[in-house]
Amino acid sequence: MKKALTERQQAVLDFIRRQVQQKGYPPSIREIGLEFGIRSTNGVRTILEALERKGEISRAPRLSRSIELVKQPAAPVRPTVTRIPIVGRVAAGMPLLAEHNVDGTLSMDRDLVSGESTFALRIKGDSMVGAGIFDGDLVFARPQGDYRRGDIVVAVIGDEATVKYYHPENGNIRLEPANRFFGPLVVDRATPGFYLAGKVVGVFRKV
Amino acid sequence: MKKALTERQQAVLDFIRRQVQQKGYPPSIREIGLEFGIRSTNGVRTILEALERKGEISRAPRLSRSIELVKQPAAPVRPTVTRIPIVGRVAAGMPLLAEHNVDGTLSMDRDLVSGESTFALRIKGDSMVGAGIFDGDLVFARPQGDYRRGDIVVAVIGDEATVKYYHPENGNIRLEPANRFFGPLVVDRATPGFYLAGKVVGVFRKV
DNA sequence: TTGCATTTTGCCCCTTTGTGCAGTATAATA
DNA sequence: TATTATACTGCACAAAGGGGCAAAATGCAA
Repeated sequence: MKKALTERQQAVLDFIRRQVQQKGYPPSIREIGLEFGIRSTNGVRTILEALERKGEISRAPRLSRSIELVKQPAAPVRPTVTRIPIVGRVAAGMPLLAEHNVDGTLSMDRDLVSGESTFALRIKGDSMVGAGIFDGDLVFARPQGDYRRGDIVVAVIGDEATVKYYHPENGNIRLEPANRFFGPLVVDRATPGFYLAGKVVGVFRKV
Repeated sequence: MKKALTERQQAVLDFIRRQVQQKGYPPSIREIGLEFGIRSTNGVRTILEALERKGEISRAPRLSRSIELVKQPAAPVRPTVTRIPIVGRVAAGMPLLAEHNVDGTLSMDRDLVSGESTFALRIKGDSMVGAGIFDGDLVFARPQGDYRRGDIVVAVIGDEATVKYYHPENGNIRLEPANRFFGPLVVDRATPGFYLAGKVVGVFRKV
């Protein structure tokens, strides 16, 4: 599908690109002619028509300077990175990711934390050291449709966010720490102000 | 120096920006008029003159569509991200970061792994679980001038890279695991093919 | 050689577009 | 109150710019 351009056509295309880049608007037919020493507007027009045929540009008839570059020079490579909000405090009753709660954002490689609504949370305390999650670590979590027994989850109770193992048991939820010095926390599923904010999908620690 | 724009001026400026973005060329005076329901070209002209006076645009007299946006809309924010090479295999005798050894790159936020020559390494084995570094984790390490007792380091011995605690002891180096089921590894500093590749500065784990 | 695409000249026409001039209205400011 | 910046209407004009037609030179492939 990609028809080869003649030298002339390529040169003209390059010139148009440069002009758009530099000035912010495309050259007129006569300006192109001037640049290349083409005395007739029709000389330029045949070239532009060829470029249009070959899909390099598109033009609006009778409109001055209406050359559009179809193939952009450097397609801004789609970022391999997502911005992830860091949840700071947790205001009771407000959605976790309300602007009020967000402490900043972080860029993370999509290969490490895939998914859209991932957020980050800084760990306070040692209750999960057994799972390799230490005080001060940054955990990445993502809201889930269903949580499974044994998942490490971010649970919000009032204005407190806590990271624990998830163990549902008839109506209640047991939040189990990974540290034998801590005891489990059992919460009624219907406790006002309680909800599961996400499943932990990653941990980062500065050493 | 930054003169405030009126609502009207701001709207026109936004429209011009949008047009340039979408079509690749600025609108003509009459097109602007059409967009805003201004029947007279002079209505638009006064606005453009104001914008030019306030330094938002610049125009070439008598040239059609010659509006240049002086202040570019979104200065491409300097990236908050570094590319970090992931060291795969370790070829004995070759520099760790030789292309041959590199398995790909990863984008990481500078806030998490500062510094230039940081590299990443995937952990094999459980010898450092006590330090919260598990099999399959990604560790980030940075070459250091001096290593200190107790640092977690990446040591290369021949074609083997290993992550351990660093304990220098009279001429030798003791590489201490963080797992009581493993024993320490004592290496003569001068062993051929042995060197310290870096100090671990971060750990990432997919959960 | 013939045929075809490309590139170019030259001329003319007409639309698009920027500009000039004369005025009106409004709000903010001195 | 007078002044100034802003935001228009309406009209006319000339330059800029796009398009059409006829014709020719060049290079390449069949």
